Amino acid sequence: MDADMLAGMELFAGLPEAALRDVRAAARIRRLPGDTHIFGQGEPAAHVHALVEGGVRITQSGSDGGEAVMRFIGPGEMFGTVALFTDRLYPAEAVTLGEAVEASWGEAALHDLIGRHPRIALNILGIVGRRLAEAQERIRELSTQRVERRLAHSLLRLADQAGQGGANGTTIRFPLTRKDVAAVAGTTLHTASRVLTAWEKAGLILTDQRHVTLRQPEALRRIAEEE
Amino acid sequence: MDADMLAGMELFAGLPEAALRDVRAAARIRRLPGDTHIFGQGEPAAHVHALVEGGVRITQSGSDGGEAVMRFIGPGEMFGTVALFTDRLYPAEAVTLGEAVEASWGEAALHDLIGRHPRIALNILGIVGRRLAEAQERIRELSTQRVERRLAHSLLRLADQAGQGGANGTTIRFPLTRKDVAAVAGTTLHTASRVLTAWEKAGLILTDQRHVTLRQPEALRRIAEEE
DNA sequence: GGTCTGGTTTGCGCTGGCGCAAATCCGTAG
DNA sequence: CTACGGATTTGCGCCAGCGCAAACCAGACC
Repeated sequence: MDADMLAGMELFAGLPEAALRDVRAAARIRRLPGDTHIFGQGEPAAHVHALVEGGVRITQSGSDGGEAVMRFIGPGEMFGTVALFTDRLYPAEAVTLGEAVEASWGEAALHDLIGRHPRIALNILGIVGRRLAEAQERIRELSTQRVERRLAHSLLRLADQAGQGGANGTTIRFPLTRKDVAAVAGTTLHTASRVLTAWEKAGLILTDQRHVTLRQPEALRRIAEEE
Repeated sequence: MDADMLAGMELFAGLPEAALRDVRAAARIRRLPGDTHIFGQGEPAAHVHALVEGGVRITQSGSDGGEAVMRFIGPGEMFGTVALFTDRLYPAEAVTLGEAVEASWGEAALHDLIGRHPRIALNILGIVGRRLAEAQERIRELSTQRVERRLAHSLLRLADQAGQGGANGTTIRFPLTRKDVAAVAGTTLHTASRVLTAWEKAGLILTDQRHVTLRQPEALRRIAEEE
């Protein structure tokens, strides 16, 4: 099962079977309870991580209290990788949302793997590039759009990234508090709560035990795109 | 002169002399007048670019009118690179600020170079990683800080990136309109104008022919950091 | 059952900064 | 010199959404 998982990850896409054996051999797999602190902002980076199951929240906080969610990691995604190629300090904090299964590789092992399979470096470059593009899109949204649109966009992005199709719509696969949603859309807990509750009453979404389901994605898309 | 320049760029850092010869041989160097459109958002990416002299503004615009400046490129920096490793479409638009000298490499040439000198891929990864970290910092700022602080931060970042030390302080090496400053700090032309004018009257900064000089960086830093 | 903790909802007042509009300044072209 | 266009400054009114505060709800623990 992890065997398939690893082979399916973008990080190791296009590698021959022999290489995947190397990868599997070097991996450490761990099952983590909810709210586990995987690494903290500013700590020296010694591993690269990938998520097999569950969800992880990546948060950055400033010297003042300000916190923002940089990203939620879903199954199959890597995280904590960039640090190994820059100043070797994690730029943000990673915490599990609910129970999760994580794979990780030591720095030496990773560089060894890259040395033998340069394709991995290109894969990472593709992933990081896409995340940069996404970050820039968020910057534009934060600069020019108002809260409702940003919230709608955030939900759609999450559904797109970690959505589980179901009878009543798409459910986001990991639990999210209102605070989480607020921090990813760049607003306050209170405003996020107001808007989401309104949407819930209107039947656009549904939240059950921290789990958000988009019942009318088209309506949300309309809000997100609307002039 | 370009010879030294290329060797000094982070993109080609750590390469042996022989490799630099390859790089130089494959480069196309162009002198561009001000306001030249180098590439547009959504266009297929065929080259990777680096700036030898002058400044370039990278702007992203949404389907609505919203525009935000993603970055200013100073001498020695590369740009338009990420596209070649993701969907092969430029995610933003690049325009020269004032006259500039640009070097570029075709896609085939770049991949060829990387094949022969894998170190280049790692260099790119470092650069892109750092930009991602910077983008995330901006996201946090936009989410949690108010306009004054963001403006101060933006100026400091620019000075840090493309500052020219002088008698009266640090001057940013390329011309910036109020609109540019507004778009990089995520506010409107009007608000940016008000704040900058106030700072100018207070002697914190000085603008002459679109060129901004920080006369009291410490004061700005205090504004940027202040509780 | 009672209590405690963490999340959520909701009301209310205040304000940062946006939007509109007008005036001004400056560089360039005629 | 004059006219014109782009950039900048500035005044004014308004409102989205933040901040504070209080109430509410649900699950966990005793």
